[in-house]
Amino acid sequence: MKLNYHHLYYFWQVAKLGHLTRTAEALHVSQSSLSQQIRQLEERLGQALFIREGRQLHLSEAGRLAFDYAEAIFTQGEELSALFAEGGHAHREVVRVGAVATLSRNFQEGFVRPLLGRDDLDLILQSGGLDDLLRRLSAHKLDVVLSNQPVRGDSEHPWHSQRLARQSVSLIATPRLSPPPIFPSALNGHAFILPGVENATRHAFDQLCGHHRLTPKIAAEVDDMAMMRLLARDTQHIAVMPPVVVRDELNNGTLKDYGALPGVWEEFYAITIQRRFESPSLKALLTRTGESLLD
Amino acid sequence: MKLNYHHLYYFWQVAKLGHLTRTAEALHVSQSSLSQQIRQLEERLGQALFIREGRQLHLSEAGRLAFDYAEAIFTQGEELSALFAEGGHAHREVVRVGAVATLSRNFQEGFVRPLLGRDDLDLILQSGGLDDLLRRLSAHKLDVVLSNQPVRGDSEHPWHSQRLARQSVSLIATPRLSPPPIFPSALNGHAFILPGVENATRHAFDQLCGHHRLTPKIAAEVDDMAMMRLLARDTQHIAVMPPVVVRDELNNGTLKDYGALPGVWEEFYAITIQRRFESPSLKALLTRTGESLLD
DNA sequence: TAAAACGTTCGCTAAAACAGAACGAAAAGA
DNA sequence: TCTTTTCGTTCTGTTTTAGCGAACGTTTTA
Repeated sequence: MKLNYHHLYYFWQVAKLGHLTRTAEALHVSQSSLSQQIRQLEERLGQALFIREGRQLHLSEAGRLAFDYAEAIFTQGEELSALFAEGGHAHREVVRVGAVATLSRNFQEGFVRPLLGRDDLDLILQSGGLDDLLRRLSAHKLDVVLSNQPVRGDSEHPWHSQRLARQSVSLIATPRLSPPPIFPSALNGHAFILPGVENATRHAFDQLCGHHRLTPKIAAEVDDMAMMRLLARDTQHIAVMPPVVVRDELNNGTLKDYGALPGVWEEFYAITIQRRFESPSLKALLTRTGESLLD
Repeated sequence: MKLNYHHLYYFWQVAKLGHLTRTAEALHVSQSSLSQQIRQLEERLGQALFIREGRQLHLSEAGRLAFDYAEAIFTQGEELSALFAEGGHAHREVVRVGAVATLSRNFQEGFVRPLLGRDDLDLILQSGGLDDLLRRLSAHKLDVVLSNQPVRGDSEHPWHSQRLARQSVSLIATPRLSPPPIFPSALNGHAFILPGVENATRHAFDQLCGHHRLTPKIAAEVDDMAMMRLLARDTQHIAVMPPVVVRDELNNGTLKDYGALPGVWEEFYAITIQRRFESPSLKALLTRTGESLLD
């Protein structure tokens, strides 16, 4: 039982205008042709899409359902047509990267760096929440999503998570702290700036604390790494974060790295949907892993 | 220049499998037919979708673009087919309501109340952020979105906002407060629980304060009305909220209404997209306004 | 009550989708 | 290296589908 998109298109048009005759005029076909093909669609679907009342057409409940789908289907089709119509020119290669908004900017930049110099392709970089980005990935509005946590795919959402890199997470604070906070003793008595509970790094940190029976005071929970950087710089609290984020401050002495936490990592994942024809540029991006992405 | 969805379908299938012959077998058509129709599609679009290298097919950049759209289009088409295939039975009426998560539960319930008793239709009620809900509305996954602020539509997103109701906003706190906080004098010296800055009510409140040159202390900013109710009950601060939210507490004396704020309203909007055939049940919902929605 | 408007049905024609054979080029196998 | 197989393209004739116009039956309008 295959759907006839030609019939569905006519149905859509008639449902939009509400009149068979006017639609026939608009489409430059006879109304008999429209009538017949809509009837064929109804026969194939096994249900009436229109309720005929006298000489007017009303959408049935099934028709309303079909119309919603048709609308979604054909608006996208017209979008596609428009893309090809406007630019008669050849299409440039496009790589569309979604990045979870809280992800390290350094990492994002490191990931797309090989594409920055190239003027034979367009790079689109979008930020957002993970859910939102995954939805766009499924709708083929994105080619890859960068996240700090892996995502389990299923048959309906065939996502594939690949770990690109991971980096240590340190205790970072002003250099004037004395005595210097050394793990694990430092974790009692100081107040900390931590990633939010949603964050996988935070989870690892909490586990570490649990293991050593430590209950650190929490000064702030921050999702955004750029925000955390500012707080680390402008308060006296100890931030738990990857050193890379505050590389500049570490270099110029504004902040000090008091050492990495064992077993706590900030991880970076690329989430894609498997497809037969991958963009060659994207494929090249995904085969790189490790240090080159982080510096 | 109209898109031929039949051709696009064949292209999509071939692009998915990567081989013309195998696709022809799978679809039970000759490969010559496939080949011809894909070529016709390419001619109409004005660009090659496949790059022929020897005897294999690779997607061109334009092909990749077209494939993304085709995937979105035909997965929805198959969804539609499946809906009609599984339930050969007649489709029940469905009303799908999206409500901004922070909206008063009372109002949400008041809105859908006429549908609750009816067993001839299915009611789907989804919560979420406004952006997310609007996206679903545009994709015809929702029939109406309830929001506390209107949305301006444009040609691309033909949203239509209709105000359903509005209610006064009061100062609400524990009854043991003395002296009782009377507007406007009360606004200095007390700490307040306020709606978040995104909220239109908060905006009106801030304007009111600005007009009287008042700068109230803020104890908490809360987006969720249910949350605000809890805070009002469990703290000594004054909450700025519609009395309806805490009706039970007002009745049993746990909280007291210290009077409405002039010109500050909590408003409720229904956002729809204009369509020719509206669900009769939905239409009935939208013609009701005012008090009946709020009690 | 007549006329116009509108959707449906029927028989025919035009256009498309389709199949099969012939062809050529590229892999694969000997 | 020389065959054989595989695979996509092109051409021609056939089948299926879309499309048209006329006749018909309602319903609404005048």
